[in-house]
Amino acid sequence: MTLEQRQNKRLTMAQIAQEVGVSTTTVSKVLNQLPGVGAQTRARIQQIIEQNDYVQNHAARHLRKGQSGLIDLVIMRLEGGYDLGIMHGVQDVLEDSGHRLVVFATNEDETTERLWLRRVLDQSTDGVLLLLPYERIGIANALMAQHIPVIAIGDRNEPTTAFPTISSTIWLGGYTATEHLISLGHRRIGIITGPLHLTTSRARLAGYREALERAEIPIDPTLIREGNYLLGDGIKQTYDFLGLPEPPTAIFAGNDAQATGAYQALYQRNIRIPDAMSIIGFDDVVYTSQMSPPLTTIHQPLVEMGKMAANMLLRLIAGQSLEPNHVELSTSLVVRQSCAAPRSRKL
Amino acid sequence: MTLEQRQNKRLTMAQIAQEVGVSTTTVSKVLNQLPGVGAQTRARIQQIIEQNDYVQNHAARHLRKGQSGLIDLVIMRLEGGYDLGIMHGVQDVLEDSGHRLVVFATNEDETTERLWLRRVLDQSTDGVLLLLPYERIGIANALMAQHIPVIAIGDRNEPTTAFPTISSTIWLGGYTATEHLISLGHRRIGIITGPLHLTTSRARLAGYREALERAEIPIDPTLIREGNYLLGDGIKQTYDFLGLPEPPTAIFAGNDAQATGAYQALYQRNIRIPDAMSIIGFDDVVYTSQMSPPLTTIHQPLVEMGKMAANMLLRLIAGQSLEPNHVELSTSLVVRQSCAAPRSRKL
DNA sequence: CTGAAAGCGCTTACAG
DNA sequence: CTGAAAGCGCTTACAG
Repeated sequence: MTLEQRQNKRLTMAQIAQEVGVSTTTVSKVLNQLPGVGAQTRARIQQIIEQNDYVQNHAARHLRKGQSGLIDLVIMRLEGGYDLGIMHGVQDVLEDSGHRLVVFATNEDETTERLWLRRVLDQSTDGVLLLLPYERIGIANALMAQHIPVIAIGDRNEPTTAFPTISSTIWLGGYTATEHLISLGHRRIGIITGPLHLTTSRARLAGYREALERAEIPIDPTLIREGNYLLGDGIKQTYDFLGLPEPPTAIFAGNDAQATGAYQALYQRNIRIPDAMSIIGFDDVVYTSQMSPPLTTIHQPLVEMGKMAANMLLRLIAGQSLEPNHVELSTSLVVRQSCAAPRSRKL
Repeated sequence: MTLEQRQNKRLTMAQIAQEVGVSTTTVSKVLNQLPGVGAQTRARIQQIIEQNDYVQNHAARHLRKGQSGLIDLVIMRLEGGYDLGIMHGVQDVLEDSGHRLVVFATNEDETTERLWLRRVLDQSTDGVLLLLPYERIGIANALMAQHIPVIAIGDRNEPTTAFPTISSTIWLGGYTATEHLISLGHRRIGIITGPLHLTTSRARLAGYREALERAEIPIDPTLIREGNYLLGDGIKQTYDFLGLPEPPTAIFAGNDAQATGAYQALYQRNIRIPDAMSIIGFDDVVYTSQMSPPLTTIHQPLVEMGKMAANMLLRLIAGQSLEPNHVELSTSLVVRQSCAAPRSRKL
């Protein structure tokens, strides 16, 4: 029976070895580009391998080597904004490292989350990237108890957390956004926050408050509204602002999705941006530069954060030490065309 | 040395067995809920397992069983529209089946694609879902040559293709969209197609043509523009339409991202939707109902497609036969508020 | 330069 | 009900 006749099964290294007339040791060396094989032998083996489309068995290889070649990314929900930027960064470095990326969305369901946890513990991963709000990050402990390398992305944790984190200067971003509007002459600035049980939302709000206080602008609670970081709440809260006796002249939208919602509400009411209303976003998601008008926003280095997180994880996996353990990348203001001086101030 | 002292390493089944004083056979039976273990023994083993947070070694288990527990999803580019709907569907069924989802984006780079192919062949997957345009689907053959189950999503292939496909009635969707605009009284209807080297783009265009022909409306080549399915081209081509001596009164945007672009261009020019211009999209991506005005579009059952694809793949993996091999789900018109009769027609 | 052999951590007939 | 043993397909000291 020739090899061709067994096409219904994947070949094993032993079969290749037999076909060539060498040992599996030698075949293995060729496969792994190890020295210690004669040029002729190597060539012959290589030829047979290609002829038969032989590929190694991953499970066996990794049983021996004790790694899976897999990195898990856990995320709340795939949305196509913030998350996508991070994922692109991660994919980028994993492409080189040879790891494959397993993606799992918890959908904010704790049962699903526990299910995943069991599966990962039991199916083994080389390491995991946690793209979860600080509040859900307890699973990091479960992971660490099993000695699985883990890195959290997004939230700044207390310096005492045992696992490394990647975050960006959210508070400063909130401050800068608000400060920018103030510098344009706005005094009534609305903010649509994210869910206030998230520290990242509260950080933005705190930055907003600080900027107003420094400018000695009194804080008006009616100008502070909570959103869910989705487009729909951007629309809704903007309508609410417009219904106020004295509406704001500018809105800090909390994130870009909510800014997009604000755009749509204003469009519906025929209120021009930035002439009649200034809008500033947060995140600097891919499409912001293509909005019309292009959105002024706070840039979070999402791709960089993804890359850095992946690189740190890889280092952890390789058994190298990490320092510093908590990295915070900087946010920055990207001025485009959605903010201007308030109308009353214009000459 | 107690088990606790070895915390730096993951426990093996043998260690558990020794601790309890039974054989690994018995431990394995307990772990896999197999019969043939006394209630007391079972309880004792269970207890020790939990006490030590023991988890099985995935690689070893799957080396024995010959499966990886992994499903690969290959995609051109993570964008957050079409792709996300499919992924949600896939995730949904994999959650139950116990498989994990590996995501890989080729980024339209053939080198990257080949790299992935090598990696998958060599790292083994239980099956792969191809979310690629028909043109790139050649890798399905490479996969099948290695007896890896594969399902293609999106494009309808020739009935002769050896691998199963899931698609939706694109042509009909294009026809329906155009027909809807015609029925509202439009005669100058612009279309922004996707890249015309993709069969799915051409199918929409063909549907568009057919609808016009049936209505005996001459086809004006200046009203047919090629886009790249991204927001930016929606903006650009809409501007081009507006620059025409006789602009269209309605635009079939090819997909929802391009429709969003059209919205933005029209906003910039202060042209109201649907009063001064009707827009119809394609896909019915999550956010379309929240656009303002809510977008009339052609619904593709993305989540369903993802679910069905995953289910078919699972059946293939289980060695069951599949019939029919080519499934085509239906698209449908979702009327919202972005289309109206053309102005000149209004009373 | 080459190979025999042990072993990674499981599962599964098979025997008792 | 319980266990000894073979074997999944690799890699890696070690010996020749």
